[in-house]
Amino acid sequence: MKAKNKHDHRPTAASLTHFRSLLSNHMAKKGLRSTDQRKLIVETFFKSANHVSIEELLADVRAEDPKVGYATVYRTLKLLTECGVAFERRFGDGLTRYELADEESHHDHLICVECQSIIEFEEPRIERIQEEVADQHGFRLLSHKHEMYGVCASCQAKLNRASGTR
Amino acid sequence: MKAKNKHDHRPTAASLTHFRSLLSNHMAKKGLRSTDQRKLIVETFFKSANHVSIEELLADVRAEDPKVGYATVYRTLKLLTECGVAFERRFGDGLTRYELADEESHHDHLICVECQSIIEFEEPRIERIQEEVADQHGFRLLSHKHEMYGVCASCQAKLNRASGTR
DNA sequence: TTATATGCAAATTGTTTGCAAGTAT
DNA sequence: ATACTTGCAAACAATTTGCATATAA
Repeated sequence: MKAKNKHDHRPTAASLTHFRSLLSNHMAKKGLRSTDQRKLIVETFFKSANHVSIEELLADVRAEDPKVGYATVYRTLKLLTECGVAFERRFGDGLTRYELADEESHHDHLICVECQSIIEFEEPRIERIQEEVADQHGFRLLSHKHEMYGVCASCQAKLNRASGTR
Repeated sequence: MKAKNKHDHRPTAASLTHFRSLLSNHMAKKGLRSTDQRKLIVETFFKSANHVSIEELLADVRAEDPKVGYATVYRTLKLLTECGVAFERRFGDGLTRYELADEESHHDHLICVECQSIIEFEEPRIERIQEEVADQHGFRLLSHKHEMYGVCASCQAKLNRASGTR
């Protein structure tokens, strides 16, 4: 049986089916059309690593069809965001990154301020407290963003070594 | 006795003293100079509402000295961020906002996606779990950002009313 | 005196938009 | 046929940078 550990981001076939239908629903409702570029961008996004930037995604798309433009990627990602298939994330660098809105894996991020590496974690206890807080304030909670910034183990070691050299 | 409730952001005299010394330390270490503009910008920032944008801050600064330029405000806020006096925050709109790095009030944000209003909350239980998570991954935790997006009570009411009219 | 700071304007970066030509329905 | 889409380039908005001038040390 195929193992799927919690750091594996490849979406299941079932969730892709779900996302595809979310998208085509939304498109039908709005009278939007299914074009080769859109299909290519969406499928490329589904295959992408987590937290793709527009640039990275465009590069992958152009590997398949070199004449796709920036604007189309922006427009398509905005579309995916609107219909709940993708989430926009803005970390420290000035780039917008996108991830699959996989409801199952409500993970959050631990970001190293030295090497910029991103570790994901899940904490059901925090999720529960969040709901509580939202309730207390009368909010209907839609989504959240929880980022912790720090120095990862290997950068701590590196920094210690560097200061020891002095 | 003066009450200071948890939604009052005016910093105490003591914490301002602390921030001023953080800043002058940093400046001494880097050989930076204390100019009228820097002093004015820093003091204006200390008096500002929480989550000021560069624009708002500049407007207040120019009330005092109309010929201060954008670039100086950007440069000074970057300086404050580097020496740990201010935090940069990026919410949904494309603006960077700044807040005093007040360690005591480790508040987080609940943001209404309809009216953009921001409610702050504190949750010691979440803080504790965060430390735990960071430890598990060998991270030395420096700061965090925890934002919850939803619909506030009054916007929910408004939306219900609107859909009732149909 | 001399290295840092300032204000301005120009440059950069990420993202959005207008439009003529192309294409799905 | 008739909208919707695309790619391009131009437009934008936020932020950064280069440079001549001003100023703190």
